[in-house]
This record gives sequence, structure tokens and C-alpha cells, in this order.
Amino acid sequence: MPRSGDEARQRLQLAALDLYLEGGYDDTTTARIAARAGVTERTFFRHFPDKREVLFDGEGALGADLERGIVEAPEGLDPLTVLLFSFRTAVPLLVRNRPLSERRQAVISATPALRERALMKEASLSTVLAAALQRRGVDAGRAMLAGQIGIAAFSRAVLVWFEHPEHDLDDLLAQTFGDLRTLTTPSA
Amino acid sequence: MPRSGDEARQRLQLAALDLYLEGGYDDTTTARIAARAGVTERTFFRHFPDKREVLFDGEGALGADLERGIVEAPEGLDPLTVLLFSFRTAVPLLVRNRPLSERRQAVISATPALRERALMKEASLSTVLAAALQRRGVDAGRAMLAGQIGIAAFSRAVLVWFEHPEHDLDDLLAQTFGDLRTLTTPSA
DNA sequence: GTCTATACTGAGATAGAC
DNA sequence: GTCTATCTCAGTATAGAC
Repeated sequence: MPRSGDEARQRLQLAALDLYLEGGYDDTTTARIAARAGVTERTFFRHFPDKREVLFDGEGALGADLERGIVEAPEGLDPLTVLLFSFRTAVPLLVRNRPLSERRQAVISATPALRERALMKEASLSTVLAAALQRRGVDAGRAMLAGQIGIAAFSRAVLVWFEHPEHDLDDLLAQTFGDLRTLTTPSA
Repeated sequence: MPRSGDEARQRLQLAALDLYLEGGYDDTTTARIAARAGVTERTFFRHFPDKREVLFDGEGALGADLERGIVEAPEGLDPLTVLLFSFRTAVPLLVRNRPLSERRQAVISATPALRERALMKEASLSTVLAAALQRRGVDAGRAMLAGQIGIAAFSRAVLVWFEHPEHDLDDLLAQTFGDLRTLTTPSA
């Protein structure tokens, strides 16, 4: 077994996802995950702080992509349009990760504890977006609101995308962000 | 020590809140909470499924209030205005519970595990709101988005309210819901 | 009310990479 | 030699089963 750390880490992630899908999250012990990955239980906890976090790891990359998208968005756009622009730049990454993400989503949907963690990740993402918006001159309070709203529209688009593979993620994003506008205009 | 169940339950809640505030959530054992409430550890887990849930209990009442507010809102309003109307009807309840809620919020803010649970509660609330909006004719997708957006604006108003006791919650709600509208208009 | 499984932590030892 | 990943061992607390 290689000592390089990163390989063990990846084996742990794949083993965990497989086992969670096969036997359910609750009935999968950390000992079994470690065993399948060829390491001890203690090693599992050196790489991941808890049994949930092993599934939430690629999120940092998404955050960085989105942040860059916000910086590079054209001037003069309203905050939500900036966010839409940013989400669009991340579409290729999402398409590339789709197979894995879909399996992950299946486990998360079936497991309350994982749904909680997913919400936490969304919250973290929204603060990243808010900070980037602030740097564009949006005041703190509105930036935070915009971040949360943007994430809500984004998550909804991705959810529909997973359920309806025939749809285009770009179109779905346009649609949910359009919904945001109609919701905030009287007599929708 | 009374055996009437409800009293023990309340003592457990107060004991937990006190201990979480004094020594931090992580370092407070369920055994200590039970001891301070004058019951056994087993009784703690009979009343609450886990160490976190003991802090989240009055939320059902809020949900019911908000749902009623949505039903009773005037016809012809756009979804977000319906939600604003509903949140306003809950203000008296919130004012009444403020002292306790503020202490709770302090613990939650300081404890990641509790913030996760709080997000889950918000998510549940937003689905309650969405369901009520659907009954008013809003389609499912938009209703869910509206619920999430509304909760975001509501939570933000309450947060500012806790930080600035001199402000009026009604005014703060009007302001955050106003922000929702300006966010979707250019150059905010 | 008792007992137990399991998630998680800490300290110290070992082994491979550099 | 240092450094870091891993292992071994011993333990605690939560939560669930009986």
C-alpha cells in the first residue's frame, strides 16, 4: 500500500461512497470504510474529521471557480446577474463532475445527517459569494442576502438537472434566476 | 423533583442552555445536563433524540403561526409579499420569546454542530412555507424558491434585531424584504 | 434502567520519503 | 538525519438496543 497519502485519501472517499450506496450511511461503519481502503480506522480520521466529511471534498474548487467568475463579471450588472454570470462559468466543471456528483447526491438525499452537512456547505459557499460581491461594492447585508438567494436558485437548477438529464444546465440556471425576478415583482 | 414529564423536559432544556453557555457545547456532557435537571441520562434521551435537539423545540409553534399567516394573507399579493405579511403576524411571538432566543442564538453561533441543525430547521420551515404558497396557487418550483428566499430575508432581519435591540423588528423585515427587490434591479 | 456498539480522540511507536 | 503518513493501543461520550 502506497504511503503517499493522497492515494489513501482517494481510496477512502471512493470506498465510503460505494459503501454508503450499498448499505446505507448509518449502517456503514468507519472501520469497514477503512478496511476496504486498506488502511486502519485511525487513518480515516486523520484524513477526514468525521464520517460525513469524506463525501464533501471537491467543494473548494467550486467556490474558487465561482469567486473568480464574480471578479471577472462585466461592470454595471446587478448583484444577481453577476451571480448568474459566475454560475455559468462553473458549468463545465459541474458537467465534468456530474457522474460522481449524482451518486453523491443520491446518498445525501437519503440521509438526514448528510443533508445537514450539505446545507452547511451551501451556507459557506454563500458567504464566499457575498464576500466577492462586497468587493464589487455591494454592501455587506445585501451581499449576504444575494449570496443566499443565488445559491438557492443555483441548487434548485442543479437538482432539476439531476432529475432531468435531457435539460441543459445553462437553460435551467436562466430559468431559476428568472423565477427570482418574477417572485420579487408584484402580482406574479 | 416533579415527575410530570413536561417539567423535567423544561428543566432539561434550561439546564442544557445554561451549561452550553457556561462551558461550551462540546465540553458539556449529556450526563451533566441530566444531573443538573435532576433526572438520569436515559431520561434526557427519552425527551430529546440527541444532544442538539434539546435547543430546538419551540420551532413548531413558529411554523404553525407562519402557515396561518399565509392562509390569511389578502388575495392578489405576489408570493414574497404574502410571506412578509405572514412574518409580520409572528412578530409578537418572537418578541415574547426574545430573551430565551437570544441566549440560544449565542450558543448556536458559537457551535458549528448547532449551526448545522439550525440550517436544517430553516430548511424545514421553508418547505412549510412553500407548501402553504402552493395552496394559494403558486407552482411548486417557485413556491420552494420563494420559501427559501423569504426565510433568508426573515433570518437576516432577526439577526440584525438581536444585534441592534433599538430597532423595530417590523421595520427590519420591511428593509430586508425591500433589499430582495433592489437586488434584482441593476446597479444596486 | 442496563448494556453495548460505534464514532471519535490522544499519545506514542513505526516505517517509508526526502 | 528530518518529516510525515500510518499504525497500535487505550480511552470517552453518544445513542440505540435490550
